[in-house]
Parts: sequence; C-alpha cells; structure tokens
Amino acid sequence: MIRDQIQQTVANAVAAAQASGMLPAIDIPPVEIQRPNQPEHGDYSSNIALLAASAVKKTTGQKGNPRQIAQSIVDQIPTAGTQASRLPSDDLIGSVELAGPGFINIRLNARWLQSQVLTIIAEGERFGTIEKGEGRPWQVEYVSANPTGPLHYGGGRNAVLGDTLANLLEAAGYEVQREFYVNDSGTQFQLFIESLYVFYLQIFERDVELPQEGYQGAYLRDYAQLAREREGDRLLHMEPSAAKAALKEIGREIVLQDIKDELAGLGVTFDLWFSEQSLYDEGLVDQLLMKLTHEGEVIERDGARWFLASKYPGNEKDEVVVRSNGSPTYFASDIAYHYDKFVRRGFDRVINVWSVDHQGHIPRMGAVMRALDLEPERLVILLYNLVKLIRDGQEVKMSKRSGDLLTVREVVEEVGPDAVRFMLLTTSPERSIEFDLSLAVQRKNENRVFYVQYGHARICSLIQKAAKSGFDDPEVVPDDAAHSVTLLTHPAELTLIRRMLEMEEQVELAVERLSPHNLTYYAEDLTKAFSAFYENCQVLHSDVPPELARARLLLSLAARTALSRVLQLMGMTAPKAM
RNA sequence: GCCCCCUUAGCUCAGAGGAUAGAGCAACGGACUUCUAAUCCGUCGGUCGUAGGUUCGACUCCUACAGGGGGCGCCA
Repeated sequence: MIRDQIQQTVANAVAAAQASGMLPAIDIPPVEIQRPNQPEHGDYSSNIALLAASAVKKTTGQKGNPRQIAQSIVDQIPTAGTQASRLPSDDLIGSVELAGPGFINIRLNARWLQSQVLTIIAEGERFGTIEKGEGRPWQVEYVSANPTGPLHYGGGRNAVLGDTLANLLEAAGYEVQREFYVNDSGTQFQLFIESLYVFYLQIFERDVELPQEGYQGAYLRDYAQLAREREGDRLLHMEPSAAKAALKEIGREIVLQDIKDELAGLGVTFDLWFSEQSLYDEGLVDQLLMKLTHEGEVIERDGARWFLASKYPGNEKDEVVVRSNGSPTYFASDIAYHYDKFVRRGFDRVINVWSVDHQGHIPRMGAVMRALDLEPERLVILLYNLVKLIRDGQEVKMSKRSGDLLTVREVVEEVGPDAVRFMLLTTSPERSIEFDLSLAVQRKNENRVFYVQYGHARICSLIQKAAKSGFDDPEVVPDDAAHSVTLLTHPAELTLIRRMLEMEEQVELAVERLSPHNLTYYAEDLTKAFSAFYENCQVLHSDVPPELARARLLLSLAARTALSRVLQLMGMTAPKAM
C-alpha cells in the first residue's frame, strides 16, 4: 500500500537522521502517516517531528525544536530525481516540505501518479484489494433472524452491514465465509410450527385455535398453502405430533426459501445456513455441557444448570443453560455453536452482526470464549442501532398491505435495492437511522447512489462513443500508453488519479474499524473527482489533440474500473446506461 | 437503580489526537444547439449538548451533568 511505503520511507529517514547525529538517538514513537485535510498540505503528512520533540524533552529534559527535527528528517527523504539511475515514474514521492509547527508534508510524484492509470486498468477486478488478511479464514455471521416469517425491515440493516463487511474482508485478503444461523430449535420456532399447523388445518376448514402467542401474520396463510401444495392433505390424517414433526422440516424449508428470496432481492447471499438443531442432533451441546461441568464452568443450582459467567470480567450474573424442566436455553446451543466455529471449523476470527438489543449478550459470549480457552478477541461483535421508518412524519411499523410488520421485501420494492442498501449503509452502525420513506420514493434521485451510478454510466457512454468516433478499440491499452499518460497534467486529472489511489486505504480503514459506511463517502468523493475531470477535460472534441484524447480515455477506463469496484464492494450495480 | 450507545450547519449525516470542522439536501444566484444537466460552479449557514480536566495541540481522550435510544428474565 502506498501509505505503508511512505511510512517506511519516513521511518528510514528518522533512523538516518539519528545515525547522522542530527537527531538524538532516543526512543521515538512509531511514524504515523496522515491524510491532511487541506490539499495545500500535500498528499500525506507526518507529525513525527512534533512527537519526537516531546520525546526529546522527556528523555533529555531539553526542549526539542520540532521544526529543526522535522528539517533533519526531511533532509533524509529521497525524492523523485534525487537518484539519477531511476526512471521519472519510479519514485513515489515528488516533494517533501516542512510546514507549520513541524509537520512534514509529502507530495506524490506526478509522473508516478500518471503511471498508476495503467496499473489500475491492469488490475481491473482486483483493483482495491490488499494483502492484509493473507488468506486467513474469517467468518461473518449476519441476519440470523428467527426463521418464523419474512424479514422485518430492521433486519435489512443487518443484512447490508454484514454483506458489505464480508465484501470488504474479501478485498482485504481474508478467506471469508458468510453464514446465517438458523434458530430452528427452541420456543420461537416451535411456536411457528404450531401456528403453521393451525393454518394448514384451517385450509381444510378444521376449527382449531392458535396457540397462545402463536404467529398469526397473513404470510402464514401463504406458507400453509405452500405446505398443502407440496404435501396435499397427507398431514391432515396424521397424529398431531407426527404432523408437527413433519411440518418442522417442511415449514423450515418454506420459511428459509422465503427469507432467501427476500435477501436475494437485496443482493445478499450466504455460503452456509447453519442449523441450530443440528448441534443437538449430533450431541455437541450435551458434549460441551459435560465438558464444562467437568471443568467447573457449569454447575447445578435450584434444579437448573448454570454457566458461571460471573467468574469472568464484565459479567455480574450467571446464565441458565438448562432450565429446571430439562429444556436447554438458546445459550446452551450458542456455546456449542461457537465451539464449532472456532475449534472444529478453525476460523481465525468470527464477526457477528447484532442489533443493539443484543448488547447484553456480548460480555456473556466473552465469558464463553474464556471458558472454552479461546482468546476473546477472536469473537468480534458488530453492533448496530435500530432503523426507524418514517412516512408522512409518522413512524411506520406495519405494512398497509398485509397488516403484518413491514418487511425488507416491501421496502426494497418501494425504493429499489441499490437505494435501500445505500441508505442503510451511509450511517455509522452505532447510530440509529431515521429514514423517510415518502421522501425516498418521491425524490428518488436524491439518493447519492444514483450520483455514483450516473458517473459510471457516463464513463461507459463516453468510451462507447470513442469507439464510434474513430478511436481504436478504447478497451485495448495501446503500446505507447506509458507515454500517453504523461500528458495527464491537468489538476482535475491528477486529482482523480489521487482519489482512485485512496481505495486501498479506504478498504483497510473500513475493515479495521468495522465501518462499512466509510465506503459510501469514498464512493461520492471518487465520483466527484470524476465529475470534475469530466467537466474540465474534454475527450472527444475537435480542440483536443488525439494523443491527449487517448490519454484521457485511458484515465476514463481506470475511473470506470474504480467506480465499478466501489459499487461492487457496496453490493450495488454499476449500470452502463441510465 | 446499574451498564452500553448517541448528541456536529435549518434537515440527514461524515470526521475518531493535528494545521482554517466537511458533504448531501433545503434556501439563494449562475451554467444546457452536452462527451448523458440524474450534472457542474458560486453564496448563505457551526460557541461540535453543557461544565471542567489531560495535552505543544481536543469534535476526537478522561470526569461530571443534561437530553434521546437500548440493555439488565429458568425470553430469543
């Protein structure tokens, strides 16, 4: 990564300054490289001289002069042209200057920037990927909504966050597995099956009552119909317990298919739908409870079995794993589930995407990790806040159509998948979202995703037009391209290249902070840089010399790559025309 | 009561120890016989909830308080 190279160069310069005696040979904090806010301050900057001055004061008692220190470091940084043996485009750093109280400002070499246009084109689909993960296996578990019906719109945020994060992790070089944990054992699922059974019987005009707290959404009628289409009246003639057992399989398939379709509408897919029930079926839950009992982590008290979470930091209470009536809690299977993830499947790290109402569960899972002898840092929780949908100034929770909770599907149908993804992604996860539906539908174009997509469509159109106006196939990079790109000297051209080259840093940032929303702002900035180029630098115009036009077409190709990649990372389409 | 998160422009939000706090929308003014105006340029707009503290330097870290949201079950 560019920033890493610069960091290394500055660090070397610090060492060289110390070796030459210009800088006292004391411990100096590690060099950090920032992106200055003001363009006048260069492409990158370092505050190392300010930090070094403090260090000097601390160790020697003498006040260090930050500007003097900065100068001694600046003197040791090689810039383009200092080494005669190299090509003008070889050197990353164009110039270095000392500024303000002691900042070291670094500007990239224009010749090098120009050469990067061809690098970006060559990288294509790989552009923006970094080596950070080194192929380590990471898992992202997200959505994992109860399989009892269509997804509530709030689940959309979970889906979008998890999916985008998984995309980013892949770009960062991790081997990513996307997983949906299916809670197909336990009370809620059981209630769902009982309810489905009732709706099924009602098709045959049997008069049966819904169980208490049973599900009664209109969708259950559809599910029951589907069950009937598949099974006919077979279940009608079975003992209720046998019928329900059969429905467990059938109902599971029906509801999961529904959820799958709904998520596919948002562009979200999973590698694995992991069954909670399977943990019981193969005896893993029992096995682990035994193991933990043996190790003194689980004890019996008041007729129930408890996990002694309070032994571990952050936990005040113990947790029931098996109720006094003998039935296990979800927490029991959660222990087994995470054991399976880390110990059996060997994920280096697991990221669970949870809504804030699960925050109380975080310390408990930390305790589980410790009890299982696993480093707690390997389980990371991405906690996100709730989504509030507003229509005409009022909060909407229910669907007008069905009377049920408003679903992801309905919101996607109303607003469109890309716009929904964008609006669920732009806000940082820990903040709640207030989203005005009426506004979104009324003024659809105000959604910034269309701005980015429009930029992409414009490039495609430009490239297509170039082919028709006598340029050789614009998709093919000509032999003399390396020379062509040196004609890209307009500030808008160089700014666009700079912006594109930020992509890797953006990927790293979003991964390190678990902040996929950063990407949406980068996408806008990138598009803005392209627009400025598009406005200021004509390509297919009689005034523009063919050689320059060719160079600008190359830049456009690179910009198309960058924009399409960023849209792809966000899980949105990159339209060729709008 | 205890714990966690949020509070930045009229609105919706970025910014996470650096230099003069940014964007979109809204409002106002300008640019279309276009390489796609779903665009671009400009103007207006801020004691970064309040009060202290740490630091050469704080929207950013610490403490207290206020307002908003969430969590504290043999629920999931």
